[in-house]
Amino acid sequence: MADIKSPPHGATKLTANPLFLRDEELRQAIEMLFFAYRDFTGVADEILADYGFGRAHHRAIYFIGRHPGMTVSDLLRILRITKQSLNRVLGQLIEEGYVSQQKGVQDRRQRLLRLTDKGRALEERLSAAQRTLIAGAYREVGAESVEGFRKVLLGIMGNEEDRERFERLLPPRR
Amino acid sequence: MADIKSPPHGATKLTANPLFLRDEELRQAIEMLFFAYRDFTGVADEILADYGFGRAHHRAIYFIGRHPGMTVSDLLRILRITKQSLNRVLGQLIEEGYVSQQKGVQDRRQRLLRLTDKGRALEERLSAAQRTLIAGAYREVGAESVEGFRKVLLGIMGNEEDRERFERLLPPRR
DNA sequence: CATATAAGTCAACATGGCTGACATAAAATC
DNA sequence: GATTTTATGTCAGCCATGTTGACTTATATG
Repeated sequence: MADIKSPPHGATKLTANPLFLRDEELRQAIEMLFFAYRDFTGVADEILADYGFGRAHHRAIYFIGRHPGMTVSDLLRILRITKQSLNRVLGQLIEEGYVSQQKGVQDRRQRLLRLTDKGRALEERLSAAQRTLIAGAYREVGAESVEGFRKVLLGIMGNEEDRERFERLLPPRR
Repeated sequence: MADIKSPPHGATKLTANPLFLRDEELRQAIEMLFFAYRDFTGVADEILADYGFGRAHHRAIYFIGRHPGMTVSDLLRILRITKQSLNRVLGQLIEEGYVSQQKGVQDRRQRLLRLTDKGRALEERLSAAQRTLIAGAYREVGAESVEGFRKVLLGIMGNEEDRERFERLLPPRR
């Protein structure tokens, strides 16, 4: 037991095994992502509960708000869920007046999605809660740290297409 | 259409509204968290599917591996789910030999939870996939960025108790 | 005209949250 | 020693949100 847990004696303090440290650092990152994401979604979940909505509704509202006039296929591609799953929540959002549909002009098979005023109000409430949370975190750290945070998140994103959405705001850096 | 999408002409480049930029920065953070977390869990989900397990199993395995000998109550407190929800997955993990239970010594009502060898093997597989993903992201950026990433995630975590788990590895910085 | 595509629908099923009610064993308290 | 509290587990049922598969309708495109 003891011989497994403790690294070889003597050199421990000064030459702490870099492989162990690296591993521990990575494990901490995993755990921090879990807790941070839980709290991040938590602030929105509380609001959604007032409306009888869930996270699925939030995601739809978020992306429609972000890309007004997007098609149903666009939304499916971003969310990576099935049409049937999406239609359950999208149907509710449309019926309850949070999202409007409009036939496409070039392609009239498409239904272009937009938030109504009511939808925008909800989106703003949800987004404000999450932005406040993140703004608080950003405020406590320097601009460097914020940039580091962004870079690491970009690195975690596997999909090149997703990544491209974010390369715009900040300078290319190459 | 066009007048909605484009910001007012002329002054955009040089005097870009700092409030708008801040807002856009925060909105991007929200979106990046969504995509990064989706991919982060995605690499584990693929493995879990091989075992017929879901994310709930993963979380239990993860925290039991991280805190061997923890009690059921401890786990409930970390996961913030109900006993009934936990027992559904924990029961499977125990029955299929991934987790062992052992009566507490001081308090024999407690069931101390540990991964079996089989459980540790699965934990290692899952963790390795996620660590690889994060290691890749860490490798592309500097140590500064990693530190910034950690700081921002800590700032997002509301709960002081959760936060304390992470203040150990890195220097206090005050 | 034939085929492909965008969207929607119905039905059935799985996972993993939840509530509420209750049981058992062991610890803690009066 | 009797009572109460705590740690754990269990049964039953509900809800949200994901899945697959089959099929329809309208429209675009070759």
